[in-house]
Amino acid sequence: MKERITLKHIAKIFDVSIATVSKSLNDSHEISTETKKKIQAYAKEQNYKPNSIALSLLNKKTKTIGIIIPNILNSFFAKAFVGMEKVASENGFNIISCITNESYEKEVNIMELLKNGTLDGFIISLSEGTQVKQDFSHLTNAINEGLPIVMFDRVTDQVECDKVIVDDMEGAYNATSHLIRTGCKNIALLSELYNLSVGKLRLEGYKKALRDHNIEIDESLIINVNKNDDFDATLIPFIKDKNIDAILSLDENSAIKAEKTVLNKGYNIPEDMSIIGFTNGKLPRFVTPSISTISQHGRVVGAEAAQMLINRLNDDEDREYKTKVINTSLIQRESTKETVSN
Amino acid sequence: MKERITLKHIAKIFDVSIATVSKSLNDSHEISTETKKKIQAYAKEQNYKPNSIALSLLNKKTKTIGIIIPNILNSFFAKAFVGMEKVASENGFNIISCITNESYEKEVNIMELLKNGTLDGFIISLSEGTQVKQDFSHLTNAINEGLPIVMFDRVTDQVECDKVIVDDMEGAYNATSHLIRTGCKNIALLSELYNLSVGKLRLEGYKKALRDHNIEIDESLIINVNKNDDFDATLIPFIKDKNIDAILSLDENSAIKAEKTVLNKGYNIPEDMSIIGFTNGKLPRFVTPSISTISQHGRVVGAEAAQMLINRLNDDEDREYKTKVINTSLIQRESTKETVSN
DNA sequence: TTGAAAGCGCTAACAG
DNA sequence: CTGTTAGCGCTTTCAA
Repeated sequence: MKERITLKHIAKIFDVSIATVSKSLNDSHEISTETKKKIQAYAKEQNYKPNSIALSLLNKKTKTIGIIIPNILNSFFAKAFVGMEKVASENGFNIISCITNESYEKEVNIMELLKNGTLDGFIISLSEGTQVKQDFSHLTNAINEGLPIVMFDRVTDQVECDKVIVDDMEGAYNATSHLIRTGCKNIALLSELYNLSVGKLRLEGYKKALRDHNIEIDESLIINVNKNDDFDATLIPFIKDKNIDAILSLDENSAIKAEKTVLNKGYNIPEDMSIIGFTNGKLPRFVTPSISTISQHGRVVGAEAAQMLINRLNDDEDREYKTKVINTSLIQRESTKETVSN
Repeated sequence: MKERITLKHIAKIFDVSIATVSKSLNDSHEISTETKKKIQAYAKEQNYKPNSIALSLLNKKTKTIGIIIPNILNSFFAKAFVGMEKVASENGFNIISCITNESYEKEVNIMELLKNGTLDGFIISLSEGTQVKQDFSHLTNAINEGLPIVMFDRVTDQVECDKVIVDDMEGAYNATSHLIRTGCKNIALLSELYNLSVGKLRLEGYKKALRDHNIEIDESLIINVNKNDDFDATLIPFIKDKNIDAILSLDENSAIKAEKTVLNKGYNIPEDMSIIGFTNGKLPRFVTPSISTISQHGRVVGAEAAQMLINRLNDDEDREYKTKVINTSLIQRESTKETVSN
């Protein structure tokens, strides 16, 4: 195993000072063309690479951003991650990534750990634990210590920083309106994420759509399920008793599960029951019948978040904090009826 | 924005030397309890954190490993990533991650970029591009420069290093055998990844199972599809002409697509047609009928890979290179028949 | 055109 | 018990 080659090594070879080597490799005009040429040639041949740790120490910049995500198996976050990775890599930034598994403690720990000089800034989507606990001091601390933060998707008003959010309310509003327009009367709302900011916004969008279409809001149609609940057991009674003819699902999984339950009960989709679900992963596309979804454009969200952070890091002046809103798209598939054209 | 606090600051406050502060915070016995106490108290109060960049420079260790993955939207890789993240985090290692998008160039670039002192080692699964090109010098170079590598899943014999692989051959063998035992006669093989090492091993397993059951191998039943091919167009003629009664799909997506095609053609699953697919993501579980899969235990693979790398980094002696094989499991769902019990 | 010296934040060997 | 010094790899004055 070769020793890593340093300026010192090269200096010794040519019997010059380290400074001369440094300047040569940076193509400084202070150095004679001849010296530069031979040193550059040698460095290239030896595959010299400046030690980025030393540079980080010197510049107090690491060109590295921390990405903190609740769960990478969620397709929205996975896509967002891809978007961030792309933008970061295009701008010469590295990514240190971390998965909180929805845990407040893990989120705090990892941020504390990374506030040690390894990073120039953070991109984070809050864990469920944090949104429940409503304690954001680990974030405000980071900002106070000069580490800029960009929050995305799961954000909070209580931290002032750049944000990228999905227009969840619009998404739910459009989906609900579409269901109404296609003739649905009793639209149930199904949610595994009533704990989350995004869950609340989606709920608002649903209610607003009903109101705007003069449909009374029936709170008993709003079904919160826990991840471990027996899905069939909670859902089936509702469908029957309430004469439900459409389901708006606020998360990816419950839409899929709902479809399965509904099919098993012998309903036809979309004739007897329409379904729309949040998050446009592979799942709803490949299921039969395929499920109409609200796309949150994860890649775009991620790319925007990374770009915002990098802009701030590259800028010297303090710019104002911005919140960028990404619009959703309704992707119509087999689980919803066509709008009746008049 | 506060200046980051350093040993120097603290030293000035108490009018002692930097060394004294350093020793105090490391609880050295050289320092009087009194001095230690007051300095420790102050450091804690001020939330002092040692600058890890400085430490990295000093120790020539960064406690950071690079993870290079072809595609995080693939559920096997996502799970492997989760496994690695967990083990790394438990052992106090950070993760710098990178997605190659199956591109050889990106893989080479990112490795060159990261061979600059930021990392202690790599975990990598080869991109498709690399497996096609069969050029591994970026890997051997890294090893020669003292950066250990652990390869997982998509590996090559041409690089000597630690490896974690899935027993792909066994997986395909067991799946094929299961199909045979449940009465299938004409088992088609469907593959989007004939370019990959794992694709080749799975093909071997399929052939071996046929041979062991005295079934003649019909090469025309082996169907290579490209990602952009019209799936129906390639598959449908085969099914009819060849009297196919089972499909073994070497990747997640094509199993799902095959099921859709088959259902559309009016076949009953599993009565007329059995399906088994590689990779046990959410998709095959939630589809109707649910699809039997070969689980590659992504989390385990990832965790093992991380552990191997960390062990090597923590060890001083050079240990031999090992290859760890993770066994697959066949997960039976609705797309396959029960084994006939005699 | 080149080099010496200082410094980024920290530790460790050695003196005092 | 505390401080001085050197050094990790690099850049950047400033002096020669």
